[in-house]
Amino acid sequence: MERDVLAGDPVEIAPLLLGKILRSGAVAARIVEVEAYRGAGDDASHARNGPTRRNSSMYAPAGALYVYLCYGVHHCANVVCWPKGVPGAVLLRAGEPLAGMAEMATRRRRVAPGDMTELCSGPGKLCEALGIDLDLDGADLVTGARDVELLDDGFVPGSVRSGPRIGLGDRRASRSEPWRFWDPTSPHVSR
DNA sequence: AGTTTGATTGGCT
DNA sequence: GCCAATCAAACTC
Repeated sequence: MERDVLAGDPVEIAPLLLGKILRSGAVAARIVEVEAYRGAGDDASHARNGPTRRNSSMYAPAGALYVYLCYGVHHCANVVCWPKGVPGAVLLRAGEPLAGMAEMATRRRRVAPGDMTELCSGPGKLCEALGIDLDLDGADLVTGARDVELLDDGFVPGSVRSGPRIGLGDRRASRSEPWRFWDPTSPHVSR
């Protein structure tokens, strides 16, 4: 993917990422569900209070990968947006397995063999299946220099739906903003 | 310095 | 439906 396509408002970029391919090593998935986090003005964003050790890669140029540890247990992957210095990102919530399914199943060892919809149907699952962890935080998805990249094969989802983001605390003022986007025809969307 | 919360998942009641 | 796992940040003394 080209960098300038990603260097804008995460709310506008997020639906454009549906149908794109995230590849890590020999494993790849087509993105079917995302959420936009706008940065400083978004009270649900990790960058709402400025830079911290965890969120520093959100301040990298568009196209960087932002990986963080969620609940101290799972990893979540984001595509950084906006130009360098302006925080904002799109959370990759779910994908359809395209390549390396055997490797995915090995990493997602609790999943029954042949159960394709359990491999990548959630942000933590997607990272586990693709082998994405904190080592890849800050990797450039445009150049793919660290063997993770975003690819565009021209596929466009037949339909896109939007709604409130998932898992936000009750006190977040932005909890009802419709910044989650998904392909309603995909069986790989998170529940 | 100690406590609570959170962009989740899987297992158990 | 409820709960534990487990760590960084934000809160509250």
